[in-house]
Amino acid sequence: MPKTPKSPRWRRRKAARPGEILVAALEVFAEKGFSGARLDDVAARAGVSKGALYLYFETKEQLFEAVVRELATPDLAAARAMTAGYHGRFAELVPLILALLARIAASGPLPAVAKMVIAESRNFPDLARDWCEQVASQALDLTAELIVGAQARGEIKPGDPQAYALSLIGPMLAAMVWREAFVPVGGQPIDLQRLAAQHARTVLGGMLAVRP
Amino acid sequence: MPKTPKSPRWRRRKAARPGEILVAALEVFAEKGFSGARLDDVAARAGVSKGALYLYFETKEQLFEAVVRELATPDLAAARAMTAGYHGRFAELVPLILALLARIAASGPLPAVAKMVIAESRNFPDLARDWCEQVASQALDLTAELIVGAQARGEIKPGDPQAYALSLIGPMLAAMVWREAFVPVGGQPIDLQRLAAQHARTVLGGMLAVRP
Amino acid sequence: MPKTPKSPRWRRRKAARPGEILVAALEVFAEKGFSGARLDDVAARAGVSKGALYLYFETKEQLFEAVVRELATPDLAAARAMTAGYHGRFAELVPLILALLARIAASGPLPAVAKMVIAESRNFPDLARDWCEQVASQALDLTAELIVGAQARGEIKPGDPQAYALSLIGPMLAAMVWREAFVPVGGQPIDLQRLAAQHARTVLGGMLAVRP
Amino acid sequence: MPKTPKSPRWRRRKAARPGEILVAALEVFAEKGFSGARLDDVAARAGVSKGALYLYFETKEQLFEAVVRELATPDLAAARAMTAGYHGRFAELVPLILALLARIAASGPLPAVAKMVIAESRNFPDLARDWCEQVASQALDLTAELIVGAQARGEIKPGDPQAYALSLIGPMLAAMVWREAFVPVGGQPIDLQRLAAQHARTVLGGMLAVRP
DNA sequence: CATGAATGAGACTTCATTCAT
DNA sequence: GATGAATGAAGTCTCATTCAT
Repeated sequence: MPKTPKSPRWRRRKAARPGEILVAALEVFAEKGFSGARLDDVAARAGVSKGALYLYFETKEQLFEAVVRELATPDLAAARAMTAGYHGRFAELVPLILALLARIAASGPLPAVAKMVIAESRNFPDLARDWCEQVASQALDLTAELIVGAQARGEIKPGDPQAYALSLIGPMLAAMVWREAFVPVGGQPIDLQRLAAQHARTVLGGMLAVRP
Repeated sequence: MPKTPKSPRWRRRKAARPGEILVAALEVFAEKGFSGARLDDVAARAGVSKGALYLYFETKEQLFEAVVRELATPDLAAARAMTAGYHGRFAELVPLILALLARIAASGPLPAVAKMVIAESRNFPDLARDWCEQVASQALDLTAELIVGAQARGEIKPGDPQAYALSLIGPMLAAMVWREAFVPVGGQPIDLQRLAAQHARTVLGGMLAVRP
Repeated sequence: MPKTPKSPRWRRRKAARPGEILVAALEVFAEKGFSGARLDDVAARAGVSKGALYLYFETKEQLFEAVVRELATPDLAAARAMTAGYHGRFAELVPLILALLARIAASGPLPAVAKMVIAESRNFPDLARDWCEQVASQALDLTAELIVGAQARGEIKPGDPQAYALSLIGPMLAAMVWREAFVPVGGQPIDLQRLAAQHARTVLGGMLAVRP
Repeated sequence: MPKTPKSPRWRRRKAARPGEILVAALEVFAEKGFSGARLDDVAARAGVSKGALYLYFETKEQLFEAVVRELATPDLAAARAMTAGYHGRFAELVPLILALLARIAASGPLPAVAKMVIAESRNFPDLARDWCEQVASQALDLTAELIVGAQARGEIKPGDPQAYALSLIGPMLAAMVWREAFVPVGGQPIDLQRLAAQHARTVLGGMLAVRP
């Protein structure tokens, strides 16, 4: 009896493997933390054998670092793209930014990655530093730059741009954490889009130099 | 078969021990996470033997839960005391609240505990639920109640009190996380008191019904 | 306020302590085996502190040995007393002996001690040897001597006295084990006295030289 | 972090491993008892690493139970086979049965398993119950049934079949225990075949309805 | 004498990593 | 490449033993 040739969908997608492993690893790391995660679980969720993990990643640590480094950057690029080409008024940009943050918080892997980075910042200081510099600080600086520009144009009041930036995005971050940590255990869900809209009005009311 | 004892091995300090162990455990858990923490380290930092931990806590899990449950509540009581007896105007209370948050964020164990609870929320759902209900939700509700009262007195604009509460304290929480996770690895320090002051002005500017 | 003098029943019965400990230890060792027994349990059941055990016994091993050596010998003395002064016919003695065995099996500590000695014979070879020589072999030899005497008087058939002795008491021992190990977990109880009576008839039927 | 491996660490023998482990475990458990046995020893005697035990058995308890459940049943099957197809006279069957018991006692793992079950009956009540029902009670009932049949044919005297069964096999069991526990520490060896032969004569003499 | 908090060696168990197949 | 049986270091937890009180 001749072997039935495998159907096309079974063709080994070698190139796809590392990505599938990363996704599986993100889920497990996000759920259990770095030390609590078992590579058995990662392998099972990725649909590969335990040994196969070592074909793509040298150690558990490197797998963790790869998860963090490769699964969170796209989001930031979107934000940068949005603001880079923007030349309208700050008051009109802010709601867009907060709505984007709300979408990111609600959908992408970034909240889970952020949680992991924060939780393991003492165990992976290099990773935390990189993430801080390449994600967190960039996001903050991006916002601060917008504020500096708006201040230069007289749109918003004087004040520390970094602090303004935190006033802007802090509530969204807090809501993101709430969603990540507490909603799964019964915490009251937060409507991120409504929060984004109201917070945009609130914070703009305090920042704008002139009553609109 | 213990070896030849060389010095007085212990002084009886039964009453003091559990607290010392909890403090040591907080440090280790906050640094390593639950799974990454080694009871050896906890014991060493508490100045007791490994076995002694088990005189006071039945398992590592229970020790972790005790750390969370016993080392974070006092802070909330202070906040409640501040607001309970307050009858002045909302605009004057907000800077006080944010300054209190800044102090809590800078000194007490609460930021570390919060980080742990969030990081382990999937591994300790009961703990996360309790902490959410007894600390996080209470803090949010306390703020929301103040806002409802102020709205009733016409001091601040209509709007969802929960969302207003997040607008108020979200930036402080974000800064708390920043301080906990990123400053130790080289992130730019944030002056919490300055942030509190500026954010109070900013957010009040957007919330108050009448320009002061 | 003067101390109320303790009532007489609280007077320390120093002399009684070791015995109480032995009884408690027998219960715990019989239930859990040597390694499985915890000295905490022994102390609790004896109503003394853990440290007090070490005032009377140097180690767990020695406590175990003391339990075996001190709680099983009296029974044998009774058997010896019964047979030593006996000058009647063997056929009349056998039912008495078996009934005595049945009583011992049903009441005294001997079955529990025997179980322990057998179970730990590899861990306590000296103890097993002593018990074998001073209890088991003596009981067997005592019986064998009676048989030799009876054979000399022509009461019973020729044959190996040791084997006859086992034919006599083996079923009682088996029933003793059954009672000790299986009845507590739902095994069908055995009426030892009935067994003793029937077995006496059976075995005498096969041993007696002349039909009675 | 395993060190530099020096030689082929294993040959794939998945199918054979569990059996080898069970045999090794029987030896160690029989020698030390359940609590006293160290899995290190089991692993060493089986020629595997400690961790490998957990590929086949989840806990020490389950390993112990597997030892008991898998290493003693074959013997009973042999006894049943012998008696099932037998249609001769009871007097001729008894010596065969006792000789079989003697062989089992002298060779197979049953005496060791029995000792373990009895010793740990309080710690493993479920195991003791199962073994009692599936081995001990079956053996006793098997014998009792033969006796009932023989009584129906008038071959042996009236009397409780259970008690007769104990009269038959009790001495062999006692000798089995003796052999297991006391011979290794210097107890006088018992010739099981001689005992079986003489006991067969003795007990038949007391049971048979008619003098042969 | 008596207590019981404390110790620490050692047990069971887990799991990252390796490597014959 | 891919697998998964095997390893063994390391962790949690236990408990016989000690000794300040």
